[in-house]
Amino acid sequence: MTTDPPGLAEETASRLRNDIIGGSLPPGQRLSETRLAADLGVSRNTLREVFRLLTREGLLRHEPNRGVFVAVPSMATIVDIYRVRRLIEVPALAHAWPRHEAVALMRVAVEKARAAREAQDWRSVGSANMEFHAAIVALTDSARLQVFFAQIIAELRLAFGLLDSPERLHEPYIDRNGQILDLLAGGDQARAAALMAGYLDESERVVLAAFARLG
Amino acid sequence: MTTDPPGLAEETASRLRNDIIGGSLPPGQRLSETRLAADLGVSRNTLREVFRLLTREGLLRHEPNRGVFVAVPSMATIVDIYRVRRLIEVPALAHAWPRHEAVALMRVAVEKARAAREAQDWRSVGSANMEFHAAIVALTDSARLQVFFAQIIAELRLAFGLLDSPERLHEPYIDRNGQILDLLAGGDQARAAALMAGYLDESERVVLAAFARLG
DNA sequence: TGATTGGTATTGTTGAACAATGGTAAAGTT
DNA sequence: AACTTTACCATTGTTCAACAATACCAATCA
Repeated sequence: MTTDPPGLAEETASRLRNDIIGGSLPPGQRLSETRLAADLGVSRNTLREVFRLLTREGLLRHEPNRGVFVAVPSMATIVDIYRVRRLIEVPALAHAWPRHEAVALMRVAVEKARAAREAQDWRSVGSANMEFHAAIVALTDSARLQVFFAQIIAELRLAFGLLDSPERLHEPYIDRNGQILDLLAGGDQARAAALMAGYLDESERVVLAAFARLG
Repeated sequence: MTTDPPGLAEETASRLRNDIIGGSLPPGQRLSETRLAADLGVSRNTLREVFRLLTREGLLRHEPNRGVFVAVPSMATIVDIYRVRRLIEVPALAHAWPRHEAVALMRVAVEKARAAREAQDWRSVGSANMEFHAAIVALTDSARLQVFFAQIIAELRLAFGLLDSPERLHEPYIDRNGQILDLLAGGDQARAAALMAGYLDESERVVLAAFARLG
């Protein structure tokens, strides 16, 4: 089962997604169909298909007859995202099988994050942290949940892009991820889940505070 | 916050979605771009945007260079869907505020289901039951979760379309929905959640058994 | 100053075109 | 007869050009 040929639309969507999450296209930015199509080297029709994709993922906002804009996360967005994360991630850990193959993915993510910390590469630390949480959702063995969660993660990273001081945002959680991993691998799912719940509460507080400081 | 003018693509997507869920387009059916575009009275380009929409929702399957087909639910699909439902609906009830406005929606859904039972209209009973579960998810106050769950529901209804004997599929749950509603409204979230968990387990068993009988 | 009007750029949608791909049936081969 | 090859044909993937409808903006007028 080799991966299908991506198709120009999907490929372009990936490219644009990275531009958005990477911050090269700031939230609120208007995306002109003709100009962006030219820049990306695709036709307007194809770009419109891409727009539908990313709009549904929550990365773009579409205003009829006015155009598409890079979504601007609000505090309501943050609150909603963390609500979803709590609802999904905590039970995922609580009911996890400690020898599930996704545990290996969690371990890889933790190690990536620690290596990136050595290099003071906070953006990569953020990526690795997100990978860790995606691995937690993989514990559920639900394809649909994993796809949904990937979207949530993309939206959250978009929000993080608005904030500065990425160190304060990511560094404190690297070792906590390690603790959660150790607890789960050791068979103590309950405590792993509890730790995650506290983790999410604190992270939400920090992010909301940073948002409030932006006005 | 009034609803945006739907746009031809969204409108067409709705129409096609109903055709799929309503069974007029059977699972596995191939959808020719040119012919369907003519039937629906839209251009091929617009129809392709619709296809992207519904593919992402899980109602269509896209095979590169071969076309799009109405998705054929498998037992794996059913298992995954019920996994998601358990993970979302049970905690939604467990943590619900008994005077949440969505409780009224739950009540409306139960009454609709009972009225449809009077009329022996089992398709409508199914719709009302799904409305009930959507209302439960609304208890979470999470916009993202509600959108996600709507997709899950659509996929499940597609699967139900494959099965006959809609009475056995829906009738037993009408009054249980009523009990869950009463428990929640009475402030006993824990027992409401427990009842829902059993409900989902049994429903999954019934659906899987019906599927197995199809081969 | 504030409202009206008109021009202009952009989106929404269509239709046509062509290359690339996949399926099919006819032709040829063993 | 059964199998492979080939040639054809319908369909998808993608682009381009066109036009109506809409929204933005600036100039005009009360």
